[in-house]
Amino acid sequence: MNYWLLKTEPEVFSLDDLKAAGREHWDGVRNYQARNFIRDEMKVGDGVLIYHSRTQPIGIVGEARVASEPYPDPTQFNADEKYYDPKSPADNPRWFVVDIEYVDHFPKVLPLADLKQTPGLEKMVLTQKGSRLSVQPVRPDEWTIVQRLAGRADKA
DNA sequence: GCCAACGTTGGC
DNA sequence: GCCAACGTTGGC
Repeated sequence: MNYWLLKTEPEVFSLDDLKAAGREHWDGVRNYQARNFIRDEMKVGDGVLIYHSRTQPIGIVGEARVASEPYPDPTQFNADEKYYDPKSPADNPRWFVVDIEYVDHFPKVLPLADLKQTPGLEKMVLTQKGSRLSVQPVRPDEWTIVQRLAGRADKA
């Protein structure tokens, strides 16, 4: 079992939106490194941290889990979609999604500024300067620290 | 809203 | 295949 962190702008799609939907495909990833994690490594049941960017405060807001095998991102084939990619062949799709299932909100947001100060998270992709990766692997020890910070000893 | 960091595109 | 120009991300 692997752990991941997914970034989203809550103005576009928030953890509240995921809660309301229960389950949703995580579309619009248009970065090859992120694509490779989704397509090649994500498995049903993997743990997911949801991170809100470009808001106040920015930080990890809760938890979800991977709920499907990877499959081609339907938005890449639709010319009406923001994420339409005319260069993606239907017989060899360029972009992939997985379904993400809501688990819960953390009791409080874990702000990025705090995570950067937390011992053990120095190597976390999220805390690296200039890291824009929207789909990030999280190490098990980092997952444990984050759960503990969130006040959830049961999951840590 | 600014702009540094980063990724992608395309002319050559 | 280099790299300048351009576009995007996302903290601040």
